[in-house]
Amino acid sequence: MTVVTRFAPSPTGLLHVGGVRTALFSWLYARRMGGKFILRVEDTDRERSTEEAVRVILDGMDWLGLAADEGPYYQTRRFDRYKEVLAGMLAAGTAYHCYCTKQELDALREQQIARKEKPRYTGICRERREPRPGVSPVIRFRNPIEGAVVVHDLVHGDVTFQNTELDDLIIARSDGTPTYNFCVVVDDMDMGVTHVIRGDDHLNNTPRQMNMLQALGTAPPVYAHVPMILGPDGAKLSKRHGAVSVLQYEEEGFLPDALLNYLVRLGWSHGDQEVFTRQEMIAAFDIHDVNKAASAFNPEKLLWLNQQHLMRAEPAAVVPYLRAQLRRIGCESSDQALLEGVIVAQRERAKTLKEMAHNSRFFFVDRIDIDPKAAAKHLTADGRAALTQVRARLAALPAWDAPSIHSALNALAEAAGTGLGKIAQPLRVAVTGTAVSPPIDQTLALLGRERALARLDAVLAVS
RNA sequence: GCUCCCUUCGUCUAGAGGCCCAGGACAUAGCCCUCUCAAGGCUGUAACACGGGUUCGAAUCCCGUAGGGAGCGCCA
Repeated sequence: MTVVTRFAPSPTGLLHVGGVRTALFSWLYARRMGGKFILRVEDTDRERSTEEAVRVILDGMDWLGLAADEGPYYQTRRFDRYKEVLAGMLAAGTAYHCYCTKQELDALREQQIARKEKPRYTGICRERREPRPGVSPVIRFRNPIEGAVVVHDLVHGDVTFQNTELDDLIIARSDGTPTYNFCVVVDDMDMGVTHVIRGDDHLNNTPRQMNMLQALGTAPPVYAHVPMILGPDGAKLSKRHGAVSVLQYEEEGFLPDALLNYLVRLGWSHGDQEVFTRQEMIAAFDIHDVNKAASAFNPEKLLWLNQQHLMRAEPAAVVPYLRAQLRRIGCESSDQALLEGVIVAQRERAKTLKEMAHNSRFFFVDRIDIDPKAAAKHLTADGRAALTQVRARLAALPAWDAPSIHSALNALAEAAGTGLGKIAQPLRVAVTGTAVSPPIDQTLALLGRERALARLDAVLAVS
C-alpha cells in the first residue's frame, strides 16, 4: 500500500509556522515513504474564508518548495459529492434530520453548563419521523451510543474514547452545506488518504470521524497527531510572534530550507544532528519519532540555523534570494561573480539575507555615505596620512586580488611599525562608509580597483 | 464543569531500568584567534514538575497531586 498524506489548511486565517510544520511532516513522510502528498483547501466556511488566505497557502507552499503531488482541491467544489454521501447516510439511517432551533440548542447548552455537565446534544430528534413546520433542519450523524473508540495514534499511542462522551454532531447546516468533520471524512476516504497527520487539537475529533467512517463502511486511516507550536513565551502562538504569514519569513530574509530545518526539529530529532539539508530530512524523518509535547518557537535558533544554511549553501543558489533583498533596498545587480563573492564574504556575518543586503549596500551603489562616528574615529589626521600611502600603493599594484592587496597592506603596516588595524580601519571607513565589513582585502578585491581608488580619493579630497 | 492530551537545562532536544551525580544544540558568561564585525575553537553556568510506590537499582514502570494545553459550535 503506498502512503498518501495530505495537508488540509483552512483559509480562514493566514498560513503560519504551525500549519507549515504539519504540512512539512506530511510532505516529509510521503517523500520518505515514496508516497503521495495532497494539498486540499478546506473552505466550507464561506463566511470566513478569504482569497488572501488561499493565496498565502499557495504562495507559501510554493516558496517553501513543498510541492503537492495532487491538488489543490477545494471542498467548495465538491458539494455534489457531499450531498450524495449525505443522502446515502440519511437513507441508511446513520444520519437524521434535526429540527431543533439554534435558540433551543443554546438554551439547552446553558442549562447543561449551569448544571456543570458537559454540553452536548441529547438526541431529541433521533427518532423524529415528521418534519417540523417552519424549521429547515440540519443533518446530524447518528453516533453509536455504546462502546468505545480506540484511536491508534502514531504519536500518542492508543487513546480510548467512550461513545457516551460523543454526541450526534451536525454534518450539514440548515442551508444544506456540509460541515468540517463530515467533509474531512469524505475527502480522506475519497482521496485514499492512508495517513492523517495533523495538529493534536484534532485528537478529540478523531473518534467521531472514525465512527462516521465506520458508518460509511470504510476502514480508518492511520492517525498521527503532532503537538502544537507555542510562542517564544510558552503561550499560544499569537500575532505578536510566530502567527504571521509564512511569507513574512521570506521578507525577513530566511532561506526556505532553513525555516523547514528549524521547524522539523520542533518535536523531532535525529541523534545530535541540528543542520539538515532537504534530502537529509527526507532520509531521516519518521513520524514515529515525533514527540508528544508542544514546543516553543525560538526565533534565535531560527536565526542561527538560517546562517548555518547560508554558510553551507552553494553561493549560486543564494544569489536569487540576495538579489530579491537588494531590490527591496533599491539596489540592482546582475553581476553574478560579484553577487556570489559578496555572499561568500558576508555570510558569516549575516544571519538573514535582509541583513546581508543591508550590510552589502556599499558594493552596489555609486556613492556611499560615510558614517560620521566612524569617520571621527578613524579618518583622523593619522588615518588620512596612512590612506595617502595606501592609495599610492594600491594604485601601483600589479594584480588586483585579495592576496596581493593583503600583502601590500601588510608591508605598509610593517614599514610604519604599526598593526594592520591602523591602516585597515581608515581604509574600511573610506571604502565602505562604516567601521564594519568583511576582511579589507576581500572587500577591496570585490569592490574593484576603480571604485576603491575613487572612494579613497573622495575621502582624501575633503580635508 | 466534563472528556482527552502533555510535563528533562531559559528554549529545542538525547534518554525506551543500571552506559546518566543526565548528553547535544540555541541563548548566555569567560578565554583563544583576529584588520573591524563575524565565523570558528575551548571552558563555564544551567534540567529529570512534585509525592508515593515497584525494583538490588528509576529521568526511564505504576498510582496520585500540581501545572499547562485541546475539545465540548449550524468554526475549521
